[in-house]
Amino acid sequence: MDELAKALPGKGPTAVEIADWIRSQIRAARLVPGQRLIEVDLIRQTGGSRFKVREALQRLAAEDLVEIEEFRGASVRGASMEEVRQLYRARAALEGICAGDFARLATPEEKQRLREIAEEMEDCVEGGTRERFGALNAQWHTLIMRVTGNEVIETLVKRLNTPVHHLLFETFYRGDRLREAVADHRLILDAILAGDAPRAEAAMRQHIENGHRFLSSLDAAMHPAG
Amino acid sequence: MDELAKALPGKGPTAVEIADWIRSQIRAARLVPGQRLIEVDLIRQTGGSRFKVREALQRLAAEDLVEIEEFRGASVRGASMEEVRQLYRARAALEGICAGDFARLATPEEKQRLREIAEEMEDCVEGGTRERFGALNAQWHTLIMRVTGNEVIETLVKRLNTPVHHLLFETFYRGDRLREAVADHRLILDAILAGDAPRAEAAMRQHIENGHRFLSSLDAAMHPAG
DNA sequence: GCCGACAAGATTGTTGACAATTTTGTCGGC
DNA sequence: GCCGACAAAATTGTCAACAATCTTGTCGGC
Repeated sequence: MDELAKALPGKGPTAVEIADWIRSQIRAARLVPGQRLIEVDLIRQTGGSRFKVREALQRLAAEDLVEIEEFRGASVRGASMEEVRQLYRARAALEGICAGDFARLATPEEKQRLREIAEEMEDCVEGGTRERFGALNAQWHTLIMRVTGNEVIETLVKRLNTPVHHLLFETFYRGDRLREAVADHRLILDAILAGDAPRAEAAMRQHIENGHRFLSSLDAAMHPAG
Repeated sequence: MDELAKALPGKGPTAVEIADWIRSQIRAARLVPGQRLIEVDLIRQTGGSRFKVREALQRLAAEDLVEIEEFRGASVRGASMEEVRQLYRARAALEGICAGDFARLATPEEKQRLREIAEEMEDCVEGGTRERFGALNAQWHTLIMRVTGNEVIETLVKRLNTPVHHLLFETFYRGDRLREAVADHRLILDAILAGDAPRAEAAMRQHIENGHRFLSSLDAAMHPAG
């Protein structure tokens, strides 16, 4: 069904491909924090050899996405709310500086493209699906990071996002939060179109802080006494 | 000599320990970019089994510190000047935000500690060794990142620094650059003591940009024709 | 002397089997 | 019914041997 059925004739999937597959499963919340990753199951699901599966798990452990305990194997590592706070703070710093660079350096065509995506997202608030909104949102943030050609930051942000990605689709993209995000985007876009780098940076940071605050409030609602 | 002679009785070093050892060798420039990491040599030097050595290499590959090619094994990955630029840009964003947080949130005692380290560094410019200066510099930057308890950022910055760490000791901590760094630190400290978060952040970014500029000029001098 | 083909050696990739440990299931005592 | 001890199963850790590939050295032709 959802196996990584590599149609490649002779060879099975490589360790990197297996790691990507596991990562995607985590992002899609088909693997949840705390869940143990049994090697045999992964071998069946991916078609890789045990050796490659173990290599893949080592890579994911280096990313702090899974935890490996002696004789207990790998399990999906969940981020505490404190860690989520730190993740978002780092994202605010990184994406903030990119937003400033974008305002300073982007061509008119790139700015126009950013506006187009933003407008499509606005339409999406009422009529569209959450999946569509999420995809557009990812495009929007990625475009801003790409303009200065900084793949390092892009990679870091993607990695920072992985542990909370499933939360976004489960709880994030709904109701008022969508409208709030769209409003944030408009503020950022205005600053960018005006070529005002500091304001663009501040608005981006605020946007990401808002996202974190929303997530925190949801968590507080779910664990009221704890 | 410099082997990882684990005195632990029965067990050899774990994969994480081997990875740490290799990382330290890279930081100390005993392993240089492009150099191939032969498994047998690593086994001899670390005392680990081949299996664990391979696990360690996978972890380092996940960190983008080494490159693994099919049937050619692992080799130390060197960062291009373009990548170094991106690394420093990311550092500027992350450490900048920490400097601002420090100015806002640090206790008087922590600020005092920061001043003490800065003063010791100033003494070190004339009389001290480069090693001492480097150690103090690391303490100084770490202290600023630690105050908000953001281990995520601290880990990221450390990782970003690894590929250029050896350059610092070979070329960086000498002559005018030391004086320049000390002057930068003073500007940052002044802003922090004044509780001026935006100025502290801007000064920190400038400090890191200066470091990058110096590194670039050295590189340009070494590769004049390009 | 230079160049390509070939062989020998070195190095990495893969597999399977076995050991160590944890987890699960069962049974008897209370 | 609950709890501990014990055994069986499941799972992971480790190792050694072999296969696949790359690298190096050598030889012959020109």
